Amino acid sequence: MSDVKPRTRIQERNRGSILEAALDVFSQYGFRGATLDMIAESAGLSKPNLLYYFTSKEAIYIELLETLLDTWLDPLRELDPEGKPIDEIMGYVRRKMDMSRDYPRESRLFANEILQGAPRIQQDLTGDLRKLVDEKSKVIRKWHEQGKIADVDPYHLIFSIWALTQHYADFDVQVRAVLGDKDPFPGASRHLEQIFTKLLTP
Amino acid sequence: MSDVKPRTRIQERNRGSILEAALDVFSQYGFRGATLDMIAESAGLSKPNLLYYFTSKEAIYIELLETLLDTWLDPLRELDPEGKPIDEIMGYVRRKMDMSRDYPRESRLFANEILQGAPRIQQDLTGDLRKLVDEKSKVIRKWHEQGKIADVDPYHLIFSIWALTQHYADFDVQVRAVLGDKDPFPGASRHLEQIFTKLLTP
DNA sequence: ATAAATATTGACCATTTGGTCAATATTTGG
DNA sequence: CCAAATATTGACCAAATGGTCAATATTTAT
Repeated sequence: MSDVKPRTRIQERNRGSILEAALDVFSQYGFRGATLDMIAESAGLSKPNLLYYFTSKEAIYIELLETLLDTWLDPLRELDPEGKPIDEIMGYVRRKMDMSRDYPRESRLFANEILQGAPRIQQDLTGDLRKLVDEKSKVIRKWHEQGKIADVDPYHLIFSIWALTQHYADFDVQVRAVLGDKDPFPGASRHLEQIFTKLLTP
Repeated sequence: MSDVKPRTRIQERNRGSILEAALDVFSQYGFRGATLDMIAESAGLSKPNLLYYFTSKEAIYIELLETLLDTWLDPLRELDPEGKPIDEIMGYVRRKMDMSRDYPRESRLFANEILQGAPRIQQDLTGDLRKLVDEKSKVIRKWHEQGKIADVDPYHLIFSIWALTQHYADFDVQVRAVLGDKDPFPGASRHLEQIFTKLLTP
């Protein structure tokens, strides 16, 4: 079963630059709009060389998505049923906001895939993602029943955390066009803090 | 100056089907990912015939974007400085939510353009859009100074309205994957009502 | 040092794509 | 009804694109 060949140093490095370059390109143009030439150019490798490390354009994209989806859900996984309810939810908001600030390309890649109808991750959405959200929603509902937080629809609460945090990554150019180029994130964080504190306080 | 040739009935109809088809295709795949063949197929016209009505792929896209941006901002334009502050803002939220429900493709087209760095509408963003947002932000700020609404950053308030409403159009497949196929909009509307009421009430 | 394993590439291919154009068909106004 | 205006299309083109492959270069382990 374990026929996983160990990677050489060169493989490690080159697969790394390819995925890095692919993230740049795919997150901007989506799967169909991206080309192998763009990725090769950005990675500093020849096109045939790309295809020495990955079997196809789609293989690169899939690999990116798979690793992404997992790390993307981590902040929600950390939400601790035993913690203090409002702190836990605010912590989740903060972690998601940090991801938008620090990994905007990943956010955009994901947004692109969803916009296109999620043809390559639909089953992850109805599988892992849904399961996790169901589970955490139960926790949130229980917190409300215990009177620890206000009466909020847990699903839409989670959606609104996604929407508000990812907006600052996905619509970055728009936000900056409006605010003139000063960093939007400090203000954004304060605003989300305010929204969710008011929303959740019973 | 007025060399605008009146359109024949056939032109009216065919330009219409082309723009309709293009909206379908561009909103899903973005500018680069869409092809004239897809649009032609969806419009029920031959490719050369498309190019009889529009000079290029880009011309179709531009025309879509231009008309879109205008109608997209209408709900904000309607925000009346003389109205009752909370009602006015809640009315804006509702109008935006209706647009997400009734015109999801338009929302996705816009999202796609922004994700790609807004190469074709950057100047509209720093121009008309920014001007409008600046103006309405002043109104909102004044409302706060008059003690009519809570202390909220007007810019981030507007961003959060965009983020929360458009999320239900742009991330529709994700929302439905989580909720199982029941209509998300009634719950979403109630949730936004709750969020913004709590946020704005002084 | 050398042979085997790994990495790289130029040249090439079939398909897709945006766009052109001359020829043909259809509609319209008098 | 008929000529002028409008609409439609098949055939075509050059460039872009995803991918292949045999030949060559480089690295690695002994």
